[in-house]
Amino acid sequence: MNNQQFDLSNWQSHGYSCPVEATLDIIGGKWKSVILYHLIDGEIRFNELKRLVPGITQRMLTLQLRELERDGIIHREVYKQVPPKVEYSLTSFGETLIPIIKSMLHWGIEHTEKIVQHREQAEVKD
Amino acid sequence: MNNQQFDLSNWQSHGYSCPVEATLDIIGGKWKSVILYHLIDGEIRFNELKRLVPGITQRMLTLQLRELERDGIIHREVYKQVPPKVEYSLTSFGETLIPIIKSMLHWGIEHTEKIVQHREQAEVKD
DNA sequence: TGTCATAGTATCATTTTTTATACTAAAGGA
DNA sequence: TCCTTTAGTATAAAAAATGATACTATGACA
Repeated sequence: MNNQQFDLSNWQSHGYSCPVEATLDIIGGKWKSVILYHLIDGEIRFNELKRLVPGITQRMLTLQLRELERDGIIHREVYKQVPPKVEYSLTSFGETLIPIIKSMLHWGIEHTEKIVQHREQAEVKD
Repeated sequence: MNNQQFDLSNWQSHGYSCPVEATLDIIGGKWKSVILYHLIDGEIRFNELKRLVPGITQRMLTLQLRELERDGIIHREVYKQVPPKVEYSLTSFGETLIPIIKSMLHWGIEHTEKIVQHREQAEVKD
């Protein structure tokens, strides 16, 4: 097998051991990819996102959104209203991540069933 | 924007809120994607992998490999030799993850430079 | 005047992840 | 006999991520 269809000749480490590690620095962690997945469809309000990602706390959602914003992945639009309205959306830079998210989405659709069954098998052996 | 080119009609949650979350359950975390990236090229011995993933400790490498093996993603081949020789490789199921890893690789190659610069900018503002 | 909704923040506790360090077996070679 | 190598394991500690809970501002509305 050969991986050299990828041109790593220009790759400068920047403190990362490989490009995958660098990518993970942006979308790694428990929540970011899921958040980005929901943003593919367009802008979403804070509470709407909270509802779409069950299990996340308000605090974690805020923290992750702040980091994504800091890295230029998402845009935060504040409407001067009461009660407040804040909409999050992908920036055009953030949109470059869509192929990754979609490949994760596809894999999940295709293989989750198998994984779940596999783990149930493993449980029996305990 | 419309995301319905993805057929989620057959998606059963299995305790996951979306397919992306399920995928993350398999390849999430700091090390797994990087390990899988190196395994794309073919089987690798334990110590070789340790060298390819600088920063990982022996313990973490073992833990991550055990989980990937448990989930059917990699195969562990033990050679009866002294000193020991153990080779890790992707299973055919593990190979279904290659598109995800490659998209992460590509993104890293293309955009790491920009991210690093962006963060340096942010530092100045402190 | 009291209540509601939104999008948060603050504080502290807990859990999970990760690290550091030392230790092991077993065969071959000096 | 001692040293080397590989692929680990064991134990404890530290660090990072995550969670629970309470709190806030503001204007509209009853």
